[in-house]
Amino acid sequence: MTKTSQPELTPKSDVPQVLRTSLPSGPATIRDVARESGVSIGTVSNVFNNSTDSIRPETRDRVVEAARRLRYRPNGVARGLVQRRTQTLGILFHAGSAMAVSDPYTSAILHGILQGCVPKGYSTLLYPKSFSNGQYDLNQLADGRADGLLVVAPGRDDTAASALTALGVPVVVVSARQEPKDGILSVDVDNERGGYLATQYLLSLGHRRIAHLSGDPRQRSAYDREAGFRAAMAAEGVAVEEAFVIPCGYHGGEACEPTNRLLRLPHPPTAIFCANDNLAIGVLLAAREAEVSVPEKLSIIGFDDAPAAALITPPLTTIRQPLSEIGRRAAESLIEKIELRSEERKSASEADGIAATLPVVLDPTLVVRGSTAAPLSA
Amino acid sequence: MTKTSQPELTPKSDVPQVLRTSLPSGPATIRDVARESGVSIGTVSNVFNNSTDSIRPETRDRVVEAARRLRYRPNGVARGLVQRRTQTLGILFHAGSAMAVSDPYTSAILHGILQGCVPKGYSTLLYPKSFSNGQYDLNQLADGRADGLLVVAPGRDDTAASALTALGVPVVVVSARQEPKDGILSVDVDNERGGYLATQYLLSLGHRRIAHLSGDPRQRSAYDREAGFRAAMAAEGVAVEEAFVIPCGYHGGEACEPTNRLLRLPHPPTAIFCANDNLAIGVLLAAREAEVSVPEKLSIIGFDDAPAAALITPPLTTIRQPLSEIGRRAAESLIEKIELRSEERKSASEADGIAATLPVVLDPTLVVRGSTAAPLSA
DNA sequence: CTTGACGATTGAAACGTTTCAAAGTACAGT
DNA sequence: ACTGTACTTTGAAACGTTTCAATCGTCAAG
Repeated sequence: MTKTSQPELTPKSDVPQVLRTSLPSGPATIRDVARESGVSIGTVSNVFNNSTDSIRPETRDRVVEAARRLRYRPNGVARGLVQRRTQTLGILFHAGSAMAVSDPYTSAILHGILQGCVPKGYSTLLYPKSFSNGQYDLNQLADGRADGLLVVAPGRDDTAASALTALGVPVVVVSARQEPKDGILSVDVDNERGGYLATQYLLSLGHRRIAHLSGDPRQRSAYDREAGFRAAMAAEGVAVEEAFVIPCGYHGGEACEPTNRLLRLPHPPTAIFCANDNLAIGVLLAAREAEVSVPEKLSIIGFDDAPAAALITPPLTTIRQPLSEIGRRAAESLIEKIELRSEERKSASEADGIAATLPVVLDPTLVVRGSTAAPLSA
Repeated sequence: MTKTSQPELTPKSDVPQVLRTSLPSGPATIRDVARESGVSIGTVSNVFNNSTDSIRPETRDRVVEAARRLRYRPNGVARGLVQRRTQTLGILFHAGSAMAVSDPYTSAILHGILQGCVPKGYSTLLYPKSFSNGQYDLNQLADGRADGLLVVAPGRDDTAASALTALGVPVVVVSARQEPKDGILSVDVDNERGGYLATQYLLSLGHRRIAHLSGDPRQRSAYDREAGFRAAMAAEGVAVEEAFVIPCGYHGGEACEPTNRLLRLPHPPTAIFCANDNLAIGVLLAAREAEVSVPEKLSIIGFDDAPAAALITPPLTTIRQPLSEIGRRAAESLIEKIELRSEERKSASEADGIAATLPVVLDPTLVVRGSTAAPLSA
């Protein structure tokens, strides 16, 4: 480090040029652009990001031009490392053989999530629970490649959301209500109200012998929908025939056997409220098979308003969930949470107490189509 | 830089300890684990990755234990930076209002992609083309956060795949055939053969007045399916009535008006081959509206075998595309390409000539259901 | 006692950015 | 000529890993 008193006409030339022999080794880096345009690395960085910093127009042009020549594109990974932010949301979802992204339910939520992410400039990283064993690797989920996680439709015993939260990763649960005390934000439809609406509608048509095929007992939604069913029955003073309440799941195949059983009963139900559209379609198919006409002899109502519901004959009366709104709201909430937290980090406020968090609960709506009618006997 | 000749008994203590005051600032790093377990950073790294390096069992235990205590999880972003690999595939796909991830077509492909990625330990980054303007930002796509890109169903004028390739990013095109000379690998169904199969089947039923609603002219698949249609007609020596070949698109709504037009013709077609199931369903609905019975007075055949095809009444005869296999094969090919390239990098072989690349073309299959029958007149 | 060899560990140099205090520069005001 | 101010630019320190040449012990062989 000897200071030369002579004016440095070629100030760069005494810097050891060994650093980089400009081999075409991989994409150009910010360093290449800096050298090419004769400015410092920091300036190049400012040109690309810091619209607040003032840069001489001529300098800016020179840098931009050099970047263009070198086909420079900023490396997002490096940026992510220094900023400790990747502008990415992780999505943890079921991907077994039955429930996958190709499932209309999951994909509608995903669509909503995307709608929430894209406008805010966030990308989306998919974490399908392993196809084979349904497992996930917490370390991978929380490895810093996503700024936060959306946990889609976790079962009641699924610990992912709380484990992630404990690790300090922002989390929002999508499509499964959390208790306020858990301190985990969730966005879901009001399942109980949905069950209530469906049942109330059947009652209003005059049905009294109403069956319920309930959903996957591992999901809280199944309980809530059943609770809505029971509440509506009770409100109308109609006793629930326990043999009519059959635990199933959310897959269409699970509806067949119970339907046959119900239809063969001496006093079969005149209507069936199914915990989702898959089941309802299963019932429809089974009824068709058994030559029980729908809706004349049997009314069927589903839940979800899946695309197929409108297409099948007769078109299915159902409870619509605003799935893509659920996804969108969840994504927006998570982004808000992430950005709020990174604000907090700059200031030193350390009050991250696990405050009670109210779940966001969206309204379901009744969609009347052709699979429901007044009972014959009425 | 003065050399001390005294033996350094406490070599660590003269290093400025200002570096890190072990504030609980964020997640533990590899450095914390190293300090906690009294080994060097390199050793910790070896414990977690380098199963080939030899580590004393006792040391390993100590490190693992410290990591557990500190809740250490390796930072994937930092790892990605140094390895220049993220084990992630990017997926570029349409996300307009009509074609979205909730579209059964897109989501089936996505499902296949996931099936290809998960077993190889790859994650998946979603790049929906902007909801508003269908645009994408090349710089973002190629910012190093994905090791390669899957371009789903690009239009014929879509330059993303070639632009990305020019940038040195491994690319595989999914569901749109590329010419061998472009040097871009693609995986798609044999659309021409599909069109041929559909038409041949209608011909075999005795139909002669066959219409074709063709797909989105921006997609090559639309041309190929139409070519198959024409080839089958020609093979049977049946002249194509040009008024029966109507350019539409891939959305169901586009089928309604053309169908009505066709049905009002003095000599209407007895069968319609639709470029996809959306159109076929549109035709079905329009025919139902016009009280033209299917399949008695009009046979309809679709393309895709979307989930709704089997559900609608009458169930749709269609050409099945192995969508999830397409996705899976594409993902596997891309991963292979990526890993092959990073092998090459270690050795110095620089022979990355743009060799002609044969597209992978999968077989479609005819699925006969209820929407087709022999024509009445026959 | 010396040498080699081998297994285990270390230390420092990347990886490509952002960030920010500090230094430069130019120019108007005195 | 001197000072203050506003605008630009710089330089170096992170960010949290992996990688790999070099070092350190230890022990068997000579």
